[in-house]
Amino acid sequence: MTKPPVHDPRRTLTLRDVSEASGVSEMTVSRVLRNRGDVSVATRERVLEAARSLGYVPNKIAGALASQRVNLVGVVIPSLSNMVFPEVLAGISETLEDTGLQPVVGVTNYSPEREETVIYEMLSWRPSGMIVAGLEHTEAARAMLAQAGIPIVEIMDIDGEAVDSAVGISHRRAGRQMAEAIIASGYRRIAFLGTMMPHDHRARKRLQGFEEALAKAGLTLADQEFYSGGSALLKGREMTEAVLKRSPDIDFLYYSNDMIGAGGLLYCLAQGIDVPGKIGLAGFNGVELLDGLPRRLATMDACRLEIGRRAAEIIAGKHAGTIGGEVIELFPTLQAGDTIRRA
Amino acid sequence: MTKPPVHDPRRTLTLRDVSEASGVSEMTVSRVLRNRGDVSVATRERVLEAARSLGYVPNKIAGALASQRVNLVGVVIPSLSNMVFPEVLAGISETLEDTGLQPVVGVTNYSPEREETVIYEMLSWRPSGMIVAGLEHTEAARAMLAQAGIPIVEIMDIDGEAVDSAVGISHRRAGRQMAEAIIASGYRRIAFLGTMMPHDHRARKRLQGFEEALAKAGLTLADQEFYSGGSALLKGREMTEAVLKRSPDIDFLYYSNDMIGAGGLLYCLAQGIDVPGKIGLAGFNGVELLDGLPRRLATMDACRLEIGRRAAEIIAGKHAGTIGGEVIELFPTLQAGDTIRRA
DNA sequence: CATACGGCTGTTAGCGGTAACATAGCGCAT
DNA sequence: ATGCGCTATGTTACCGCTAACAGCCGTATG
Repeated sequence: MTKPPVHDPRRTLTLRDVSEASGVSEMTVSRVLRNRGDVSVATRERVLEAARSLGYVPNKIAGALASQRVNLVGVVIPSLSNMVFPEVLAGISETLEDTGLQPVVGVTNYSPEREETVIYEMLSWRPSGMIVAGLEHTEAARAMLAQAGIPIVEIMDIDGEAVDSAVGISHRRAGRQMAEAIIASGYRRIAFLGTMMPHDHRARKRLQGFEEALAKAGLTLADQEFYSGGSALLKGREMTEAVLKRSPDIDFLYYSNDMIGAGGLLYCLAQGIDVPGKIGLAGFNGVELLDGLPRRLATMDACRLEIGRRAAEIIAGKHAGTIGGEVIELFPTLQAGDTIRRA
Repeated sequence: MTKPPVHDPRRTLTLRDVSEASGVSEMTVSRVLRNRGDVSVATRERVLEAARSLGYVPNKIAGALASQRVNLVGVVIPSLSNMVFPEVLAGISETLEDTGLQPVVGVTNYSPEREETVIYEMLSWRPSGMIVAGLEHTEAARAMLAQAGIPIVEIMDIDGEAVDSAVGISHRRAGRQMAEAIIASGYRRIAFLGTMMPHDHRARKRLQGFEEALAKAGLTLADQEFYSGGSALLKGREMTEAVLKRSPDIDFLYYSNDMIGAGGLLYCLAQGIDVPGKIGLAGFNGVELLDGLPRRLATMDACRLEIGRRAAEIIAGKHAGTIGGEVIELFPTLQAGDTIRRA
């Protein structure tokens, strides 16, 4: 019923306004609003009422400066548009939720320079921790992270040297594993289709591992095709067509991600090609999308949710006793789906 | 060659450290690092060199408190997992890039309470502006936004009352428009398939507009089906099967988003159903994914990139002369694709 | 009755920068 | 020589909040 005593909107509200409105010191107001220290019930009520009716929103900038504590965790990822990082983020948010920590996302578009800038900007807010995708950074970025004096977790990949902690899978091993499964199923003329991204180190490492395993079996890639930009599903379709026209004797297509793999699968089905009889297919990531396809594409899930969770746990200090520097390797499972012949 | 004089890593670096290392006052260092005010070239060089070799990263918390200026823009969206918001974000980032402003994303999962919390948290960092998806918020959230004294832009939707500015499309009109096109093509037994999300107000408004237009033509929805959770593509497939089994005489399926529409399309094609002859299909959003499908699903693009750009322009103050309170309506275009009969 | 103690509240001194103003040196017209 | 205007730099006073400590009061204790 009482009209809220809207304050002069020109001036920004401070603790002092609340303190005056409730007749106690600023310090007591601060204590009430942070639930810290002893305050009598009566005072607490009065302060909360005053704060609410004024519409007071605390100034975390001042608070952070005074307390030298910031409840922010920087998360630096290359992209938001491919379903993999949103899921990592979900794992992070979920785990951070009940720690009072809040993730702040920065996107680099796979550019090392952009990454350096984003990291610099984030560190300038003095976050409580940083989660950064990948192990490859500019020298300056590594130095900044190392000097920051906060927990750093590099995620997704463990094939390399971490600044501090790392949580991820071995992409090299993942590529190797997939190659072994393919070879075991009897395929021999194998092609690779991927993105043209010199900075997608994880895709590169998968391909490396893949080729290593082929070599061990006395094989080499029969063909390869790369793309950049555009609708991944469409590109998968187009690249598949191009490769099959160019190398009609191909019997397996290994895609660097599920989306282009799905495009390829749709193409093959539309062409009436016998999958997995005449041609086998496999992707990477284990995205949910695949469940809706007419046939289940072989893939390997990248433990995205789990990576996010573990990284967040490290930042939140849930691994008590350790002092950073831990490397957690996760192991993706191969889902054979319906696009690889049963061995 | 010179080993970088790594500072005592226990203490955090401040302007004073740089000032001592370069023999000038803190103020001069501050000026150099912000490129503000006149500093001689020699001094600037010396300061930059000192800052670099120390690995100094400015403390924006202190800077923001002192200058009462924060280069952050809060962006509050319901989800990251459906491709639509990442694209809005892309538009925002792109436009903000050369303004010195930086977007900070918060996700609400379509929960009004969560949204309120996220808005509160963001405002407590005193951002320069806020971009919030949708027009429906808790009363407290609206009040906070209104009192914040910064530009607020509500995006995606304009069917309702904005706190300050708004950029979006009329979802009611979009639904109406699609219904009209469907009716004009001769379809009469029309079903709706959508998500079970009481808080997805935009989907609700589209359905409202859709039904209005049906009513005007003397029609009503012949059937409807809702889902929640899981792979949208798969759900689209399953719901389509369910609806077609239940109501075999249906001749059009209107989906609340492209992903379930794509699932439906794949199902129909797999069943050998004549699309768009026997059954027509349409979705909503105009996502890139559709380009890779065997047939192009009819849809309406939601102007996502443009919405992000315009919202960012308002925040960045590029609409000089106006003092907030502007509402920008964008007009989505209907892309008939190959799943509606040519009238 | 003095003493100790715990609950509650207030005071003081920064946190690390920046705005605003003050100052020092210099070239140059008068 | 004088004084003006300009550039380059320094000084002072906060920004809004919190850590640390100090004080007050009532009650339990010896």
